Amino acid sequence: MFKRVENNINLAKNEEKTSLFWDEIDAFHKSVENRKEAKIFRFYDGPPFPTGSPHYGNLLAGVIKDIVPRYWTMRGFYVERRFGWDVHGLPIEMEVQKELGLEDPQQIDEYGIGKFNEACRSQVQTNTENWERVTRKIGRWVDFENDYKTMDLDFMESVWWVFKELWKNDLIYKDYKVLPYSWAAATPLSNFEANMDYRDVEDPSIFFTLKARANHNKIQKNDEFLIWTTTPWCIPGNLAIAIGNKIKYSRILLNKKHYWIATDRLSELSDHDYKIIDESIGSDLVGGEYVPAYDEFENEYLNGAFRIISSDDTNTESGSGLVSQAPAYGESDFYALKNAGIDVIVDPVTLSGKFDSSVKGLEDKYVKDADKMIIKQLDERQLLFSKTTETHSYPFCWRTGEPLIYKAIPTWFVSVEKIRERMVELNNETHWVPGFIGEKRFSNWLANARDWAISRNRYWGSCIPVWINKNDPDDLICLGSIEELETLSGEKITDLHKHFLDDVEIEIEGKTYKRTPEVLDCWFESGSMPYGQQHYPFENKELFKEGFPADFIAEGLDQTRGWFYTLTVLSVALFDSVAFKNCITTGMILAEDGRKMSKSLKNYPDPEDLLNTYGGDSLRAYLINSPVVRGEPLKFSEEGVKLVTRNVILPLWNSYSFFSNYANADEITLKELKSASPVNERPLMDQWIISSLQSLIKTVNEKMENYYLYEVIPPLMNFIDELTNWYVRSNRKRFWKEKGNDDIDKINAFKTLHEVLIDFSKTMAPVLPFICEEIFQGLTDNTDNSIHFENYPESNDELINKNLEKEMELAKNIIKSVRNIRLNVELPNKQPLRKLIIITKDSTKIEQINNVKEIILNELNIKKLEFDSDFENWVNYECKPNYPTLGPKLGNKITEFADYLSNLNQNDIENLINNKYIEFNSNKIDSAEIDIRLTKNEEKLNQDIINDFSVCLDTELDEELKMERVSRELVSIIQKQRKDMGFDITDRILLNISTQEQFVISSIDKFKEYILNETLTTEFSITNIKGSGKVLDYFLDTEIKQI
RNA sequence: GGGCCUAUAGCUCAGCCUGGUUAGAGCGCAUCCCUGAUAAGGAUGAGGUCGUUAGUUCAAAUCUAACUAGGCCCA
Repeated sequence: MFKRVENNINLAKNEEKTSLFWDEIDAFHKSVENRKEAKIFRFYDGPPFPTGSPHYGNLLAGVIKDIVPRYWTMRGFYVERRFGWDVHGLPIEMEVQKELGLEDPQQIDEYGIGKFNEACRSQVQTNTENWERVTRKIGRWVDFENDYKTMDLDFMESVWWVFKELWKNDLIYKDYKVLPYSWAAATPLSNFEANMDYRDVEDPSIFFTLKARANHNKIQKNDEFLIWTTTPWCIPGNLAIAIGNKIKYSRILLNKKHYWIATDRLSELSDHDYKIIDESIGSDLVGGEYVPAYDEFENEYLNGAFRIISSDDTNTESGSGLVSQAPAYGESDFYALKNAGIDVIVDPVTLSGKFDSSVKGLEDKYVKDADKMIIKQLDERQLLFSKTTETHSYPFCWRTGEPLIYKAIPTWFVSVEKIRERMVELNNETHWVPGFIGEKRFSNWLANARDWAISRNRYWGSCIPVWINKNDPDDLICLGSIEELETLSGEKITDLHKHFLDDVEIEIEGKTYKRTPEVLDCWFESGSMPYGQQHYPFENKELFKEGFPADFIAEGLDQTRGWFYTLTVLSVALFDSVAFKNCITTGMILAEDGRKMSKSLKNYPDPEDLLNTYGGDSLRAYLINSPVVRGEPLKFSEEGVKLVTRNVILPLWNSYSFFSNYANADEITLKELKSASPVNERPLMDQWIISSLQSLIKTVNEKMENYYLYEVIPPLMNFIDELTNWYVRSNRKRFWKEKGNDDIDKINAFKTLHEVLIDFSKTMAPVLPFICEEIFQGLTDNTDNSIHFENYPESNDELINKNLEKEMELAKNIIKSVRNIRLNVELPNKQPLRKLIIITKDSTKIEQINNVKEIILNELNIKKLEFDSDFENWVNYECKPNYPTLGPKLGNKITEFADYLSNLNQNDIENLINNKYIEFNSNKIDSAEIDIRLTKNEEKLNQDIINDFSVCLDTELDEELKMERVSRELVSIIQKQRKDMGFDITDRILLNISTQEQFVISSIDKFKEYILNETLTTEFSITNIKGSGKVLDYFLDTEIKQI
């Protein structure tokens, strides 16, 4: 016996029940372990930061990372799914800082790095709980116990190994990097942080001059270079002047002095009386030498400083076209000097933002306060040309509220530029979905990759495993394992976090080494995850090799510069290999209003609330059917989730509950279903739905194998529509039949629906894991076997009957068209009609239609079907060239030919059809290359054209038809009554009809058996009183009672 | 400033790769039908200068270029 289920379903509650069932039988682990001996399909989980609760973007990634592994598991692969956590880095540190009330690194130092880091560690644990709960609700199967965290000792040791491999390959170096720097917090900030607080401020805006040291091309000794700046405090760090190679410069005479300025910027001098003496292109100025404003670093002249260099960043939109270059305080300055081959940097500013003692008179001054002093000093040295102030937008430290400066910070780099060509090359081996992400976006990103700054001056992270000789900063030792450190330091190492390592010193040959203080960028760890999660190469060497590169990963578009990139850099550098073979990239999920989802705006529904209303399956289906799986943005809409529920989940459920209700009512058993006929002996409808399902399975496998998830839902929806609105609806009577009357037909119907529901559930199980499981459980008699242990269906070509699918399509078209005619002639489907005429000459079509004749007649409530081949009585022809095939052949003659065709008369066309060709400009044109269309030859309401044939409905009514109509109306109202009164579908009833209408009485007399059968009436009577209700134009009442 | 993506019905999107003369679907709206599986289902209708401009072509939503607007990422 089958479990009887309600048609009303509380999706979230049912899903929770299914989850409990999975817990009970340990379904997830078993589904994986069942395939232990099978071939490995390696999936890498991209590690999220466990801050707060997961948002829709995380859920989406989770859904995709569930669907694909479930699919490949069912396809017979061993698919390990370990959850990954990216637990290091700024987000966690910030959360903890906030909680502990620590504002900046100094306060962290005072609080104690050890205590701080331990606080970070426990914060991670708290946050992961939310994730587990929501992950369960979306039905993602992933291993939280055997997870990996980037703070695990094993993981961190592998990170060291990765670092050392790079080191050995000469891909690690140390250099300065100009970063946004908060002197108040004594820490560099990320660009992201620097963007958080821009304010409009008033700063000095000055023009100052630097004197030429010697003649150079058109430059004369003592000429003055006119330079504009809004940050005078950078002038002591000045080491060069940048010009634009292609910019034109003028040498002018003003107040008896000679100045250089960009010709386009002469407008700056409109208040002055000047004369242009000479002109030069920028490139000819390059190499010119000048006397610095401050002589403290004059020695650097010997190292190439105080020259004019060129920079692409120079423009003539403001200033003078000559730009002061202080490499310690500007990123573009830094690179401009590098490109000019000047490897010099001076930085008289301390980490607290004050000048050190190297610049006379500025000692201990905050840089911003020093501005005034510097302007005064320039004036004294006769280098100040003019001064005003200017309001502009300037970044501030979001925590301390003090202005940021840019400052060169010693930083560790990976030489990505050395391997970028190889990365681009290898990237072609990865299959990207959608393709443009990999072929365009990611490929471009790789081609323009810059060396990667991997160190952070922070606390909670993996440590850079480099120890520095206390007496010789160039003497470095890189370690790659705990063992190495233990051997060299003689200490037992149990943890690799900063607070455990900072005091661990190494002594070799009397030299003492101390660790460099920086930690690694947490992105470095994300890219190390293939090795870290396996503790490679310290353990699992074989396991790792079997599963590298990954078969599949999935993340959002933003990871092109994040995880996708870091994985690629490290795998190419270490193994000369891609890190993943298939990658699904998702777009951004926006709020319904098209803006970013924002907690403060509350412009999106809470994910957990939504899951509690519609369930995980609905959300899954909605997400993977959306543009987001094609890498485009999705405007998330709750209404959309509701629609998917309505169009996919509920109809599927209803088909199942239909089966379960009637199977129950009839006490059908699994054993009985075994007595069904072989498929090819079942009714056409059964063969057809099975064929459709097999075709669907074929399509879904193709799409899934290629990771085109977004092409799975549309054919699925189409099938659900065919199943519910076509197969079930038009076969209801077969399920409904009394036992003992054509039992095999009924068993066949049940068997077919049973088979289809099971196979369909298996097909959809990866996408809709909950509802498919429930249906599977309800339809089978096993107790501890999950649908997700099953093998995925593969299409059986023998069951696919394309002809039958075509015939059914034909039937559907005819039915649709005739229903439309009934609407026009106002004869509802309940009114039986004598005949339907099909007008066609095509013998194949006649045969096809004849095959599905019964279906058409039943569905349309028509007694018989006739064919008529006398076209002239019904239709006219119209001809047009078939453009796709004839266009290329006829070229520009096609317009002429179209004219020619439109002027043909009916006889000509008749001949064309019979001859199968036509002459045009001495060309023989095949009739297959001409589109012949039909039109009605007179306007008849009861006729319709369907492509190349026509249908006509006989609308004549006779007494008998009218009586039958009455009987149908009666059945309809009695059924409604049964339902309203809450009778069970199997309840037998007593029926009394009160009426004095003679026509009704005759109708009942004639169709009594039909009426009683349909309504399960076992006792029937007619009472001769006038009814108060009305059916059609007749007064009558029906009264029913349960027996 | 650069790279990539997007622009089609009131709304959400197919179609574009591979050009073909009637541009589709869902929601919403209007009218109607059906209902003993269905928080349903079905039918009909209104609703489009396919972002703009130019080009290629017998033929452009589709290919090319420029532009405009929006998004993501990077400077």
